[in-house]
Amino acid sequence: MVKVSSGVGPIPRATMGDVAKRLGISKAAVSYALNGQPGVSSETRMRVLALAKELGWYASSSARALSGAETGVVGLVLSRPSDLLTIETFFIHFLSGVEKVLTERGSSLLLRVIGEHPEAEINTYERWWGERRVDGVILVDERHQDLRLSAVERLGLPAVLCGGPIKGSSLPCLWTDQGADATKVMEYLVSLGHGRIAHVSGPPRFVHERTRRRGVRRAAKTLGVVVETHEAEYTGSQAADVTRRLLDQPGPPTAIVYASDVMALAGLGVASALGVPVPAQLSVVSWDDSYLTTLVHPAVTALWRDTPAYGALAASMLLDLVDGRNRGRMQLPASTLNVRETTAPPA
Amino acid sequence: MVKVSSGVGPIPRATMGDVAKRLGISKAAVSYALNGQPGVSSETRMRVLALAKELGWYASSSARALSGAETGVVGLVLSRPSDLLTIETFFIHFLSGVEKVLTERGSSLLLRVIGEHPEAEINTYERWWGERRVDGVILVDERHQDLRLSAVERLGLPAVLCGGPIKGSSLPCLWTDQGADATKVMEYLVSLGHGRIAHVSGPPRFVHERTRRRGVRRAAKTLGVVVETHEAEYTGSQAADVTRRLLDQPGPPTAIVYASDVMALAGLGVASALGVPVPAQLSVVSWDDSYLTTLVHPAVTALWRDTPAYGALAASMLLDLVDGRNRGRMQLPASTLNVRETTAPPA
DNA sequence: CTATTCTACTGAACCGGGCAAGCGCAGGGA
DNA sequence: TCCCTGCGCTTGCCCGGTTCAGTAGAATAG
Repeated sequence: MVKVSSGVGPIPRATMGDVAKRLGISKAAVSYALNGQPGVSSETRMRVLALAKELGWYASSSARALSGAETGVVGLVLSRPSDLLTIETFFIHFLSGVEKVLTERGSSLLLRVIGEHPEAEINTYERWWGERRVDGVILVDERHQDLRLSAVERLGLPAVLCGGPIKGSSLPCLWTDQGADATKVMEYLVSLGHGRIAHVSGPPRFVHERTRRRGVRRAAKTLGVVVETHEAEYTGSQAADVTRRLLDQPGPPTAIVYASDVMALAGLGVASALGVPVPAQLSVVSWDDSYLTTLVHPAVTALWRDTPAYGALAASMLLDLVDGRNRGRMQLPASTLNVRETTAPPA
Repeated sequence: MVKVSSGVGPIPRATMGDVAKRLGISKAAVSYALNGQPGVSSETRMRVLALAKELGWYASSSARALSGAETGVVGLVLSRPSDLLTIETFFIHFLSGVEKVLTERGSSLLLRVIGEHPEAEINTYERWWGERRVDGVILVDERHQDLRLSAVERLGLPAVLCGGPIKGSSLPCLWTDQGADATKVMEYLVSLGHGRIAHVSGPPRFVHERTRRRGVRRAAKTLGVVVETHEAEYTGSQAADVTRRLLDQPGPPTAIVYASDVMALAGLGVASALGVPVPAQLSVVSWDDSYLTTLVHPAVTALWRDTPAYGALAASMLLDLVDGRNRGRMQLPASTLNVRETTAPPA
């Protein structure tokens, strides 16, 4: 045990044995007293609790975990290139929701940020589970043909998938109805009078992007309008490139739906640079909402969902699973369309 | 031990005892072999390593930690209201740097996100240390009269402070030279010809905001110009309010320096809404740089520092401290001023 | 040919809790 | 008086590693 070499000596950390010795009773009695179990008189219990408090005793998490209990730690791997990661306000909102529930229920979060290497992520789960470091994990960013699902099932590692629903698996999962969201956006734009609409989506390796794309196509068909989907990474520069191409072509779209707030902002920047007035000549919608959309002028119309609640639900489903209660598949409430200043009838 | 109730049974996790039994040797021999210690023949070592790999053996972190070793976990508490947290791209950049070093050196990060309650943060450290959950912690956001410093010293909890330098303490710390940065910004603005400059700072409970303010005042005096500092929380709306007040007054400033990128963006939004052209009539500088500053049009002139490197250094200093090497006080390289489109000579 | 050293191992204690089994003693019923 | 029950506590083993103190046998030295 290495100690910080500060002037004041560190407090020696008390053990149950110390408490027992000081009171002249056995370790077991102390254990029963501290855990609220029967087997000790209430007088002894009081004395134990008082002394434990005085000594600043905490149960060693390692010792607890070693004797079969849970670790009280939940793992989360963020597997995106770090420059993309910074772009997503989604995660930090999500994390704050996760944290809230974990804190309430006495757990903590082991976080790992890695580049986008699916094997590295699966390796992390293997290690964490092998080392008994976590009780379970939250899987975010469902991918097309996601290898992580079979990996956690093979390991027997309790996990909750943010995505789905998945067939033929008892893994609990929770998801947003992207199809309903797509319909909501498309109906709104069509009601304004738009007929040439572009959809700048994120990369199709993410399942939710595929689902959105399908939803958009289906809604367009139903509504009798034309929609083109263009794929881009979740970066401002890629979104800007796509936007430039869209606006430079003859017969440009009158409305563009972007997969994220950052992409929408980049699109706005391009429109402004090209002298295309928003919303007079171009309407812009963002599929994700955040403080960014109201920070800029004009403020961006966006689909909003309660991301902290999403994280909170994921965490609570995982803790329940660890406790032996599989809550199965849960669908989140549909998003709300926050209409702001970037949408209007076409010129 | 609760198991996920999936169709396939979970892999039983092998222990050193299993390996020993299967090879007909003692646990101790297995331990020596796996840890690269002398005391076993290379032939036995090979057989142990091969079997361990085959069985998918990992050392139980709890058992390791229990027998005196470190836990391999570093703690970090983010203590800001969650709505402010989302605003700061700083943290996620910082975290990615921290993670990089921790991963390289085989540690992981225990993250806790709490509201701004200093006692809650200190409680967390007490618990973590008492429960032997972490080897050390990284303290971010140095506050005025920071109670956390004495708390970690009292506990003997290894810690690194992002801030300082602090007198009369051997706590390792690392900081940016805010004074030099202030001078850099002010000299640049004055060289453009600005004489009425406003500084919209963050809340003074953060030491770095006080240092910046002092630096700005000092530079202004040296350069013979007038600077007013206005305090605001790190939110877009507060920055917007201050900006409106500044621009509405008679003889408004010709340049505004904002404490963060988000605040600068909010300021830009207000200027745009009020019809004040940037940079023709107002120059804008952000004290923090991020992808946001280049996303908008016009792109924002900003002070840039390598935040991931900051996090990486903090993590490596902490791991060194845990290993018994106190690297003392370290100053980070000065920031670079990225001149973009929001600064020009005053009208 | 013995004395010493070294190699390659084994056995057991230990870390700090959890928990099953056992044990002495008091009180109650027959 | 004896038996039974149950309270309140103790003993002791378990979890899965680490580590120290041996020890048998082979190699080397004198």
